[in-house]
Amino acid sequence: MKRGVTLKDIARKLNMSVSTVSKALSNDPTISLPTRARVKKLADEWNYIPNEAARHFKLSRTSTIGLIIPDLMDQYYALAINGAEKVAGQHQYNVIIAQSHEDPGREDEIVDLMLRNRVDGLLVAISKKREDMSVFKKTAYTGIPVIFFARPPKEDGFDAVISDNEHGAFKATEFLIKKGHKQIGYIMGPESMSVSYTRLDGYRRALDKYKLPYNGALVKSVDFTQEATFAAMRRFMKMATPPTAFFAFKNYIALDAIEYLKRKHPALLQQIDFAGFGNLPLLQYLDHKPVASIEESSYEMGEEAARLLLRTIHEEIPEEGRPVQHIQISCKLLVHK
Amino acid sequence: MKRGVTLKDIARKLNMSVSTVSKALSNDPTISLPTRARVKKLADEWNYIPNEAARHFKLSRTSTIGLIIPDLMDQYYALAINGAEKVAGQHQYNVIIAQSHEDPGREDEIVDLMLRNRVDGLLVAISKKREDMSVFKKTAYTGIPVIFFARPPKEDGFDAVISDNEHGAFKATEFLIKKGHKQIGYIMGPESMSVSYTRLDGYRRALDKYKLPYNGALVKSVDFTQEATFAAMRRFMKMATPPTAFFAFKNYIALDAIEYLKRKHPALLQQIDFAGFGNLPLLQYLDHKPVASIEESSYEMGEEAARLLLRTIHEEIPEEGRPVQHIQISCKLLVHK
DNA sequence: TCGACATAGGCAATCGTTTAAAATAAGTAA
DNA sequence: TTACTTATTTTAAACGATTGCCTATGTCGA
Repeated sequence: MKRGVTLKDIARKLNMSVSTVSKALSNDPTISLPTRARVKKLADEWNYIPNEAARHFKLSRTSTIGLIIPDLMDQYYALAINGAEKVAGQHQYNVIIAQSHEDPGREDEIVDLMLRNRVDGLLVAISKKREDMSVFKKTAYTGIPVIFFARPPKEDGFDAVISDNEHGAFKATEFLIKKGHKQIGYIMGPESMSVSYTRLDGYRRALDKYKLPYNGALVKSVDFTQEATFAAMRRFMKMATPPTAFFAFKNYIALDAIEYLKRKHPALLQQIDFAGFGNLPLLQYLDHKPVASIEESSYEMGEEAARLLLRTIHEEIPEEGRPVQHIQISCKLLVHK
Repeated sequence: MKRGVTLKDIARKLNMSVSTVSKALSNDPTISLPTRARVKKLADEWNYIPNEAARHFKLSRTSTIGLIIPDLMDQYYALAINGAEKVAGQHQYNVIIAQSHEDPGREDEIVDLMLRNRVDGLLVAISKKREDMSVFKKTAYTGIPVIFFARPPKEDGFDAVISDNEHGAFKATEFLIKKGHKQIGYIMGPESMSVSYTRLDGYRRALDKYKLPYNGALVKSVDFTQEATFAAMRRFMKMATPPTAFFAFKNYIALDAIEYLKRKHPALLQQIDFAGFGNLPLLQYLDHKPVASIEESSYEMGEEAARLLLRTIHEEIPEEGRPVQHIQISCKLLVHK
């Protein structure tokens, strides 16, 4: 492989010093215009490509932020990435992306990799199963700021940008109540995710507000498999007075629940309402779908998270005492069709 | 920000030279075991994080490959990334990802950025509108191998890994023919994409094989907007004998076409068959969908592309004369429900 | 006792770029 | 002519890690 052209090569050819060439290329005003022009011309002809590794090394700054998400296949995160990239780009920062695939071990490795690469900061949507936050504490200790987004850590004391899940759940539940439902089930997410409980709070607050009793039997936690949702629905529908509406932790769960009804109680399909959370691709092509869902603006969340991170990076370090940052992104209720 | 711990810090503390520390950490057998242990212990205690920028610089090798795709929101590419990452990981390579958002200008910038960062190779699904391949020629000239995937460049002479689009289209069309259809429309993709024509070839070959006449009026090109598909369908359905089945360039187009029928010709919905291309999320929740689609294994494509790239990177440069590599990933016909 | 040899570790150059400080050249005013 | 500016360019050190080669010390056999 041919070695690339370096500043030295250009300097030698033009009979000038390396520093002159370096300065000329970065448009340093102390270099005369004709010289700058000569240098740029040759650099162009010779197809000079600056060696970023060398620059990063010398400057001990990479202008790069690391972004860690569970899974790229989830468009929710893909959209958040776009938001973060936009903001980062506006500040001449690059973004490097890695997926944990929900594996905390892999996540640790990624953090390590990113620290070795000297990212200036980290944006993280942590994996579902993470319990031990020590990696991130260590990271913060090294002076690399970390902003969590989408998935807040269970422990607090960390900066985070998340949807206003409580209020979103409130709005979804309220919508169902206003539609006349009195018996509303909550198909809750995994107990290992704190968001499951945050949404439970919103659900309860809505019931409270409209003087409906809270009934623990109307809340069933599922993981994200279809089987789990089917099982939960089976138990729901066996109740003496089954719910007439469901608030689902996310739209995919709502779809599975609807699927269950399609198969087992097709007659009820038209009467039972669902409200879900999150995005729902192909919405317009679905014939049976939740009547409403809570849209999380993940693009905006990505933007906001990147903004907070960049602010933190450039902030004067207040030598401890900087308050923990929490930003909530409000959710929109979207009524379908 | 605290400066990170360096080899020098460790060396000073332990009263040894930097090189000893370096060698100890990389398990060099010329360093005695007790010394290695002492070094590792302190490195661990002090939370030493190697500076990759410095290593890359020194080694003039980054063990990183760049991956450029149009859009992360497209799960087709997200899956290809997973495949590529898997293979790269097996060879201790990292992958950096960037999106062109179908903008050739942005794509140029990304290539430049990646070259500056001295990636060892490039994996590219080029943007729809790219005409000028000079950036990639220049890249190849610098000795950085480029493998195209998913979207082959129109020009040839470039290494590429793509689905066997011709055969996929053949299989889809054949499926419709075997179902008894004699009048089959092809809702073709944008004329700017060479794949549109490759699939046309497969469509024609199937017609030929079953002695059906080819009729240019049964082929209409659309971009990916719903309006375009609606317009095409309108023209199709106005024909004296409209098609009784359609082969769609991709499933999303098929869904739009179905949507058109739902709205304008609901009576025909059951009689007209569709076959599409590519992935189709939420398949099981759709009540009206293509009867069959051609599954492209984008995961496998990502794997294969990464494999070819790594092979090319490590290959002895045969000083011109290396034949252009073309790998086709076969497609599966998937009958729905 | 001496040389040969193995073992463990140190020396020093190097990668490409940036940048503060010094050097040089070219005016300019006294 | 001299000293002082100002404009332009060079010098040289630094960033952190790697690695081929050299050195010091010890061991062993003859």
